[in-house]
Amino acid sequence: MPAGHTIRRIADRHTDLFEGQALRVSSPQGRFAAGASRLDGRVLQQVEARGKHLLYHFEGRRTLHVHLGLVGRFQTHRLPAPAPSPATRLVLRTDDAAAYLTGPMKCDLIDRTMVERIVGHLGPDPLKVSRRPKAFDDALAGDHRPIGTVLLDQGVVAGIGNVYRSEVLFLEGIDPHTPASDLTADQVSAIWSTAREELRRGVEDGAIITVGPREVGAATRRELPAELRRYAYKRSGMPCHRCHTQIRSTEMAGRQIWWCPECQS
DNA sequence: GGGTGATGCTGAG
DNA sequence: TCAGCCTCACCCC
Repeated sequence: MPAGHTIRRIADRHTDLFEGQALRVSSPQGRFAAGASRLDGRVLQQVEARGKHLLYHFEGRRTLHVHLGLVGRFQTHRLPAPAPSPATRLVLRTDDAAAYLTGPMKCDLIDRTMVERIVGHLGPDPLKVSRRPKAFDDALAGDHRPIGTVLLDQGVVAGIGNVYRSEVLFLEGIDPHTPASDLTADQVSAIWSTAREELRRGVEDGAIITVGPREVGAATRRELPAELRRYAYKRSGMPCHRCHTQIRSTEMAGRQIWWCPECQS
């Protein structure tokens, strides 16, 4: 679920439904009961997506920090909504809408210092910053780790997940084993702009569809069946959409990565 | 219907 | 280093 595009979609939806309103906040599960009672009745001033983090800034300098982790999920409903399950960590509610949060890795009330610490540990977010920051170029130039590892480091670039790292490197024809510091200026620039473009498209589609539809004989991205939506991710042993070489996979940064040894060499 | 791994990451040990 | 979050999609029976 949660690469940067998912987080941005949630932030946009919650901005529409909740921003500027006093919210009823509760925790049916109980694990966020103390935090919920401190937010209950306060006006939500701003919802912010930063990489894979959600920040809900309430009046009184109180911020709710949510990170979905692997299994976390936000369900948002116009009222009437079904009752939240007893496992629901957090409920945000107005007279018109409700959002239910289950299974998050993080759901905490934090202060300004903590907000700055979280944001300070994140690299630039391609969905937030249009021009490629110098910090990104510098980080890659000084990093000898494989680019496949570096792209998952949220301190280098925020919001890219395991699907996007495989797909962006495929689209740019870059072998994931290449040390980041060996990339040319053009390759660094292309990685940023492709990551930004694909993340933006992910926000639009609500799904990660990187394959150009005409390349595989479809008219629109939405028409593509699941197995044709990506070039490399989870396609181990299957033929590359472009050159028919078998897609390979290996572990990198503790997780599987997929690439085409012919197109990315 | 049951088992399992994953679009992540933290914090206990 | 690894359990944990406790959901969902996919596979196998």
